[in-house]
Amino acid sequence: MTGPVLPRSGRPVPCERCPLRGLPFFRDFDEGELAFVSSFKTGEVTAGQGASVLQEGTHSPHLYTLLSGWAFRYKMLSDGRRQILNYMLPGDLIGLQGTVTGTMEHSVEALTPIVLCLFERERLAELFVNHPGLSFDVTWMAAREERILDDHLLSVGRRTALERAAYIIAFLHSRAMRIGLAKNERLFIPITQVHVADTLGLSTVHTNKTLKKLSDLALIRWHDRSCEVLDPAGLMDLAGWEGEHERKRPFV
Amino acid sequence: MTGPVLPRSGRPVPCERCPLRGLPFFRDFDEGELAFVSSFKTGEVTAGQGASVLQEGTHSPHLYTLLSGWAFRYKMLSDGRRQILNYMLPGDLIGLQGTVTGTMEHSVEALTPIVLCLFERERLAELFVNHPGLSFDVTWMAAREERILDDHLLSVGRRTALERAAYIIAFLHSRAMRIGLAKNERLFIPITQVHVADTLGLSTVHTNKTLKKLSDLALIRWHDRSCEVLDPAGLMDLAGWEGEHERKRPFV
DNA sequence: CGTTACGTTGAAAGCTTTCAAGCATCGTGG
DNA sequence: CCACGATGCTTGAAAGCTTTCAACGTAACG
Repeated sequence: MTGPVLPRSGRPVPCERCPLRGLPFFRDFDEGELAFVSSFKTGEVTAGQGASVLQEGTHSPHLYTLLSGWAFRYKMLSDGRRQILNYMLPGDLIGLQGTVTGTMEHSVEALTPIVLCLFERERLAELFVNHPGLSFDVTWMAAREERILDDHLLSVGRRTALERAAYIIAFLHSRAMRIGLAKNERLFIPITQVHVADTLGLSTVHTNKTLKKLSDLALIRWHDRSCEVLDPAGLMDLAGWEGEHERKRPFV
Repeated sequence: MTGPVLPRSGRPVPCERCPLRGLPFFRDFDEGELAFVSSFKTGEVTAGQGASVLQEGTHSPHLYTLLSGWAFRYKMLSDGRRQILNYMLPGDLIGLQGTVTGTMEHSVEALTPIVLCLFERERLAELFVNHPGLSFDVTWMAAREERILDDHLLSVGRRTALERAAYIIAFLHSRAMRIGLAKNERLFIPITQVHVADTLGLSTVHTNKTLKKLSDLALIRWHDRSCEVLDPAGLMDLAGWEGEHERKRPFV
């Protein structure tokens, strides 16, 4: 059983001119690595807002990298209860777990229109054999995801509703800022309150009341389908979250 | 700031005769790999029950593999609230995250007396350069941890208290059985109710009442400092958990 | 203009935590 | 040998947090 089929994008961006490569915290590739990644990338696909990119239980022959837009991954229980596990922003690797397990154990959905770089999973072995630097990068990214999940688990398990809400918004703000997603200094996170609820393990009703408190504290402002962050430091403070101590990161 | 210093074990087990290597689901090494791992391992350390192995915020120059015993890793909020993130059983890699971040972002504590194989983190680069197979294994293990965390997050976020309790016990049972930890067919998981509470994100009082329900359902029996699993299938069923679809796994 | 998706509210019901004790076991020092 | 403190497990009851139920408002869309 294979997952959703997504439309190919017209003219893919060549890796040499990847817009992400210029960002300050991505590490530089040497020529061999760049050449390999270039040939590893077999195309681009797009998905509209709300489109399903990968589906739990299916097998996908591809590995993706998010080139632009926002997405999230989640798992569901048989009766429909949903837990959002993490969010994906440009530069993030999508679908690595599938290489390990065979079938996907979670689903991925687009939060905005997105563009994905497409890689053939089969050639991942080649990457490990010929490019230790890139192999390490892949491991690095897996370990980073693990660290993020640790934080989320701490949050859902031990923080109060208000702290959790502050945490997740501060977290998304921090990630988005790092890759320069703020348009003219204001950042709008493209999520609905249902997403927040399913991330925090709360009901939508209670999430709504909790977010209202954050608004009353002038930490955020809620717009239609998006959250504007007014006071990131205040959110971190309320959540008791130190932020990510992340250094120069790799990407594929 | 470095972490705890643990006593060295008298006579380390040579990797060639590692007792774990024989277990059915660990993959075989080729000669080169075995030789490398052998030289990569610089010793063994032990820790008693309740001893701290790694500490959040410190920097450890080592990478470990758990040779025997049980351990768990956790994070704490500044006011002492603790969240257990996952458990470690023989064969598990400990401390990989530190390689990526520099400092540990979580702590590790022994649940029983344990023995750890010691590796020099510095030589990990060598592993990536010369042993693509082992590099892939490391990535595999990171991805596996990620998958487990996904499951835990789903559990803490969206399952009821009773389902959560059933899930975590079924999960630990499944992992322990796979590596043959059941003494004469009965498995005793060496945890206290406080551990269960801190894993599930519940108070100890409520955890106690929830575990009592599982006992009343004849799914488990609680002993002093340990949980005996009576009906693993019943637990999985109650939790709505499919179990791990894990195939032959690597180890370092 | 009806429908759908998203956000908002109030109130009751229900689940969890907190508070307060109490019991048993175990290792230690007197 | 026994008292005592520490650890771990139990319980009952009140307080508090969250969910559920039920509506309602608005904006976007076909």
